[in-house]
Amino acid sequence: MCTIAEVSRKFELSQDTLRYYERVGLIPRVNRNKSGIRDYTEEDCRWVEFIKCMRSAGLPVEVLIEYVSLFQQGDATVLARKDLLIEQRNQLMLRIEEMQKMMERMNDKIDRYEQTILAAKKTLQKPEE
Amino acid sequence: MCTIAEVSRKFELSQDTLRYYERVGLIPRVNRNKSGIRDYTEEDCRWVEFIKCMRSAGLPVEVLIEYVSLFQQGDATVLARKDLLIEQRNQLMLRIEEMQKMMERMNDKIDRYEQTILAAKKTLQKPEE
DNA sequence: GGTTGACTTGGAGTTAACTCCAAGAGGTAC
DNA sequence: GTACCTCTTGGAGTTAACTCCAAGTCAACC
Repeated sequence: MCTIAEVSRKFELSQDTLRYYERVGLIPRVNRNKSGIRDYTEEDCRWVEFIKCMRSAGLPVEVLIEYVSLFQQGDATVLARKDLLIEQRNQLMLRIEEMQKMMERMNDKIDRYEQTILAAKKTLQKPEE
Repeated sequence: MCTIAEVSRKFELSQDTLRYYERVGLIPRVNRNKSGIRDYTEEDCRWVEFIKCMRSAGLPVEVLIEYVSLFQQGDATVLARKDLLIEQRNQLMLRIEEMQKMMERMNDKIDRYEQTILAAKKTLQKPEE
């Protein structure tokens, strides 16, 4: 289907990162052609996309390795996978809430800076006051 | 005002982390008493709280060092500080959006797992079907 | 048939952000 | 006055997550 160079371009992950992900088990092993070169299938690409997304949302590599490993063990692990996702979803939720609080705080600070700057400008315009 | 042990307990940051933050300039230098021991003022504590919050929202240490350094240079840097905050606020916003998308995706996945599990249970209950 | 370029591997190196350690000093408790 | 505890410093070590490197293979073009 496609080479590491193509997958790398498509998902904006370095070839090294892709090889690393495969090495540590973050994505299932990719098949090689007769001369030993990686040949990513559609499914491989879906994994790459999924993992990239999960990683950029901040899920630890270790947890994702666990997820992939469960996945490869088949249907018996459906419950465990669901629980893992729920746990991570909850943590994600907490982090989002924390970040939103921080956003508000930064917005307040920015507003206050804005007013300080405005006040300073006025003083400049009407120095007699 | 208070010792490193107290600040450490209050903000749940290790003493090592507090010393590290001070060492690299993440918080302004804390005064020492006559025997060389850190004596955190109220303002020091506010800095610690602020930095802890910023860090847990994911702002890089490097950026925060820059902010503290600007702060210490006085009023002339108000504009630069505001710009720095705006830039970081925007990045934070992007990260939050990305994480929210990921949350939805995880919720979908969890729902699908739930249905799989439900279906499996039904099959168990009525094996004749 | 030799050179080029993209790929392979295992392993070493890097970066950010802590975290730990050794050696030593000050204050208090017996 | 000595044992103990908490603190100090500078510097080394750790962890996660890549990122880079050297040595080698293979197909393709000239």
